[in-house]
Amino acid sequence: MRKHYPKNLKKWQRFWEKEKIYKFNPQKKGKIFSIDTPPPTVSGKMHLGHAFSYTHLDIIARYQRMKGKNVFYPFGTDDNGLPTEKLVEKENKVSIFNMKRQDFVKLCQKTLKRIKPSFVQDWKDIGMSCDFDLGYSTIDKEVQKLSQRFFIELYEKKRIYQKETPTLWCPQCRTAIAQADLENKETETVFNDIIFKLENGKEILIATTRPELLSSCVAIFIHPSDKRYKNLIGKTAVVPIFKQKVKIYNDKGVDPKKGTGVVMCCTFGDTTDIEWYFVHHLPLKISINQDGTMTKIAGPFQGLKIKEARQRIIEELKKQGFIRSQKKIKHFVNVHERCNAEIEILNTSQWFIKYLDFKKDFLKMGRQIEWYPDFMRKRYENWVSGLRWDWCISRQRYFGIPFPVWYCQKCGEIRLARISDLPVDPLYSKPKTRCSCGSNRFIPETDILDTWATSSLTPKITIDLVKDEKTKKKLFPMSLRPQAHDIINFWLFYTIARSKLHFNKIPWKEVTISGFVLDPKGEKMSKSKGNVVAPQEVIEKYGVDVLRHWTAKASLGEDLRWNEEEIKASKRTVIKIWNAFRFSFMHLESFKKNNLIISNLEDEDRWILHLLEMTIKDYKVYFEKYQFKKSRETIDNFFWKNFCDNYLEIVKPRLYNNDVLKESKEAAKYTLYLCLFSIIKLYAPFMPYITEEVYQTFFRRLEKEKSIHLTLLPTINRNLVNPKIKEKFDNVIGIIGAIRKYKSEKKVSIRKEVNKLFIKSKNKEIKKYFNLIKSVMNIKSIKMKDKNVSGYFEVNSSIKIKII
RNA sequence: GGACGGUUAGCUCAAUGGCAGAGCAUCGCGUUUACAUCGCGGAGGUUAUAGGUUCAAAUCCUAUACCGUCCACCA
Repeated sequence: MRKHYPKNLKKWQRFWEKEKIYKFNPQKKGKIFSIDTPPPTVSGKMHLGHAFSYTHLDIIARYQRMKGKNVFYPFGTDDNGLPTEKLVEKENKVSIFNMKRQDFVKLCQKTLKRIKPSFVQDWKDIGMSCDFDLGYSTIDKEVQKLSQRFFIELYEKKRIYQKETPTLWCPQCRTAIAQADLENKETETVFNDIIFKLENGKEILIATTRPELLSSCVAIFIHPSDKRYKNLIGKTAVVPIFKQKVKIYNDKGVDPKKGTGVVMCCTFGDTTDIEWYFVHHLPLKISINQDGTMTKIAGPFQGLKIKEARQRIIEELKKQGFIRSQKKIKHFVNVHERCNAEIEILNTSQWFIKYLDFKKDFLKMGRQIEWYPDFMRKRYENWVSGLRWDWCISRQRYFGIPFPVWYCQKCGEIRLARISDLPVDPLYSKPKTRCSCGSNRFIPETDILDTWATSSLTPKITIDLVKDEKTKKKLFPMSLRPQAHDIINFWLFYTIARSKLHFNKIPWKEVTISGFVLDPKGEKMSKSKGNVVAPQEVIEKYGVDVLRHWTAKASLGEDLRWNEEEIKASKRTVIKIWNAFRFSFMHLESFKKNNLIISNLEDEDRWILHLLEMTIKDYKVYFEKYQFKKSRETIDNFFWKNFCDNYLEIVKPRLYNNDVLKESKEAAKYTLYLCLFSIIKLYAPFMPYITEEVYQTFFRRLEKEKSIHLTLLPTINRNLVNPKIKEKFDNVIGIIGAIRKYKSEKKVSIRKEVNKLFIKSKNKEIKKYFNLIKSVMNIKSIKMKDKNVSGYFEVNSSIKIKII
């Protein structure tokens, strides 16, 4: 038998794939457990955060499978839209703005083809037990078809509209974005007090961080009850440099304490400007282009980038004496989460999904779903309550799912593709019939769909991979949506929103949210900080099972700090498993599985089997609430403390000694087998590789399933639950512990023979275990004592011992 | 400014009103026929602070402080 811990465990991955161990079989009996697996965005490599949250998910999936559920567990990748484009630009060192659309799209496809296989392999390597045959990519033809069909459906339901309106805009990526794509960034900037002159020559001061927007200034606002400026309402002021005349209005939206209490309104600096623009029917003056340069109305500053223009305009203001004072401040600005560029609000024509009127329904649906942990629901509610924009789904980019839309060149009417023609790319195809105006010339829509507009359909995408209609119905709503907390506002919310819009049903019954992996100081891991730990290296150094066992140190919703000492502890557990099984099976070589004869069991067998039953019970109770951290603790504790440290030590004399009755020896072996098989099963969701190795090496000849991962978790055997034995036997464990302590304090070896042991206790039942204690602790004679003798060790309140 | 989570041993975390525990680290001991990647043992606590409820509070209530996350503010 191999002595050393087996190294080549990766072979089991091939075994599972070849034998289709994780294949979803619609015909299989048992309740279906369907999982809306997150499709990772294809990037260079899987990072540790992925390994962490996907392992959590996989632990749950494996538990459900071993409980006998028919697990529907697909695996897809998200590979279109802005994130993919950014990756392709970086990988190939190109810019989308210097390339032809066609060439860029081809490059995207080529790059994906190159990097995707090894990217997906990372997921297989962490032991994901998905049915990889239920695979998809969000750019697949079938998915395009579905996404476009759903677009048309919503359009026909009047849930989609196109509108020219102030839109969140990323000048770096040169596209519209959605509210969810925003992030906050603290930046240092200069607050400028700028002098505006009134027509009567008087001056007012306006504080602004964005003087480059002066040419867009269309009005000035003050608070109606601000006494300082009361007489200014209705007057006209002149904008410095650009000299346009603007009216002074009052509005309660002004905060008199901020800046000078006088605000300029530009189209558009922020969301308040949009509000004022509509409420006060202000003119539109656009000074920023879609590429982040200044427009014609910026006059001499035309063509400059925003920040350059700001600098130059400040200089000019100073020169002309319009700046009273300046101070540096730190404030938060909205940036695009994909590129960190400060966003603008531009008036553009975009496609929107109308859903703000459904806020209450979204909240209601959130309450119909079970959240693990429950408090994550609050984050969702917080986000839904704060929604202010309809969902902008159009992106002015190249690589993604096209809108199935054309416009009539003559009358401008919108023409949608026919469902039967999907998927279409309007750039390369045309409507088959004329427009109602008679024209047959059409202009294609060139925008692409927001990537979330497709990934929010994963429940439908994955269920459609199954062909059998009866099964499909059983799969929806899905059982579980697992994900990390960073995309509650994105993927989770959008999926609920789409489910409301299309099906008016919750998409899943339960949601589990994992946290993040942090560096040892508790900070986020990032390349720029240089504190990134690569999961591939961890796996290389310690093994997958170790990484997986470690990730279960965190509960759902909790962050976990990277700690190599803890990884080493998990490594020890894996090695301990191997050694414990190797040792045990030395004594089980000729073991045959007959019926267990309970009357043959010794008390130590009954004791460990009782503890085993309790372990199985607790393990399952915790898992049912997705508290796999506690399930892990439960099995770890049973395995190390009860089984290895105590039971194996206690049972050794019986296994080695040939004088022992045959029945007793058989009972010991049976107990061993029962414990071992249970232990390996309880560990299997956490450590799929080593448990498979152990199963194939030791159990396969006696068990019928071809993989440990096809076995069922042990069920409670009531005949083995025996609290009375536990009570009695805890005294034995206590006495053994006291003798160990004695030997440790006397600085002698545990094996060293003890001459005499006196036990003082009213409980005479302990006598029954004298022989056991003798053989385990190497003691010559044990006697009960009634008289008080000095120098006793107290084992517990009822037992004292003295060793001579 | 709003919402949420947290603060317990050196570190990471348990303990759902009833004797504050575990793993790691530390220290001491031990060649014990599965495992030195091991075993046994010791030390280590005013449970963030201040009040309150209770026979009893880490746990419930109130307030404060600090840490973290999300959102809002962006003149």
